[in-house]
Amino acid sequence: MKEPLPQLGKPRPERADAVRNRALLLETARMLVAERGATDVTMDELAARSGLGKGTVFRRFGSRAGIFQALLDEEELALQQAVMAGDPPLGPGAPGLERLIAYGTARIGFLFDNHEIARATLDGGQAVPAGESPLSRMHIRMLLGEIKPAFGDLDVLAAQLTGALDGPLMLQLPAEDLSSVKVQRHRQRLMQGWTELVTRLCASSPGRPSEEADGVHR
Amino acid sequence: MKEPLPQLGKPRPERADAVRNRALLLETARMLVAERGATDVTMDELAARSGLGKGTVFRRFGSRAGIFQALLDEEELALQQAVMAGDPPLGPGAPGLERLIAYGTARIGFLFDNHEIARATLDGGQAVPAGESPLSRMHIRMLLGEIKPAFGDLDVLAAQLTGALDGPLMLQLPAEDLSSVKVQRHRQRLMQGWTELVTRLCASSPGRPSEEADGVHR
DNA sequence: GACATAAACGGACTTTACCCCGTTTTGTCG
DNA sequence: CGACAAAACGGGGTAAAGTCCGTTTATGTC
Repeated sequence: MKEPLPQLGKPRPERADAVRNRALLLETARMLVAERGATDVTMDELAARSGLGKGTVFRRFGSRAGIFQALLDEEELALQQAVMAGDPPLGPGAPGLERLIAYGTARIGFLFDNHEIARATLDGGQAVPAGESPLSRMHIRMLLGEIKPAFGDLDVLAAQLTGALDGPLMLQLPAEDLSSVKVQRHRQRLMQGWTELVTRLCASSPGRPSEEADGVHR
Repeated sequence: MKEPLPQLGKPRPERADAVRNRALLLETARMLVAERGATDVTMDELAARSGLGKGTVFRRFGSRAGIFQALLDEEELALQQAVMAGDPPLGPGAPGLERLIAYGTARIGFLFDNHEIARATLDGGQAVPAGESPLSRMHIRMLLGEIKPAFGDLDVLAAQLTGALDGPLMLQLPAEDLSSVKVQRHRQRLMQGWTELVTRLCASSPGRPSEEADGVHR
């Protein structure tokens, strides 16, 4: 049997050696990143260390940024699965707002943990910017649809919240030592900020639970 | 007299020819961007068309991305001045929230108008990401300090709002034709979304003005 | 199992960002 | 004005990204 029809979704099943080499390249890339840092990984080196030709590297990933994109996608897989089929509050089952908080927190952690690679996906001359999983925006959009906050344009809100998550990490945080205490505290602050942000946005009624400290003035 | 003290703020006054060449290079760069698009501008070409050496180009701007950064900074100058010394609501004088709305709207417009250049400032191997004027975040931070929304960490909120402004343009919008009707509508939607976003965040009390349309269901 | 075909491979080749350093220009001071 | 130091300049050199095309290999068919 088999289906010899090149369905639109799967133009072709990708050859076995291609699959093997892609995996090999990603593994080698990860090793090189670990030992020299993402910015110092060269394509020649990657090809050589993998025992493959340079042409292969570029056919598989298109560009230098493409490799880091693939690396990041691979890392993101676990998060995606936890979101789609894991336990609440990240996975299905919890109320929308809780899931949104959990997702943002997880995404911030993810971008911190993979900061070097994430930054390396940025490339000025890219049609689709990369470094930006549309998945993130789509998931946020989906949760917003469930939460139904009083907001005119949920697509735009999703885009902006995605930017609120990714911007501080992708555009603002310099590539410094991520293990420093100061930066680790920043991570916590971002997570807390996200929680407050979406909580405030999604509360249909006022109900500010506590914290009435700030003066009435003005 | 004169002050032979190399003050910390102004290490050195930059030589006259350097100033002239910087201006010439930026002018040429703008011309090249206009005629081939930012991604197809090469440094050799820029140097040649300016009648200068390649070394000069790199000493002045440090890197390819640096040129686009400088180009963008130049464009941003007018906006900065309008913010710091122009008429309300963008300039001083209007209430904080109004200024915040005006600033976001202006920033979105700016990033749309200069999308190609802004995108070209992104470079994965940059210590400080560029493409991100700290000015933007600082201004937002300042306005938040004035508005005093009930929020734990205004520095973080400023970072996230900056991301909400820049992310959709810098990370999500593909480099397509910006004159298309669809994209122009997107511009409007982002501006409207920003207005709603910050209004909602900064409203100390609920006061949802209208739009109670959406069903109670869940 | 041999054949046909499309896909994948390799590595030399081309292009381009970026560096280096000997030479030239600018600005200052006597 | 002449000399000196500091900065800027030029353009050939280096290395890394990305392309091309002749060769090899996987896969489905008879």
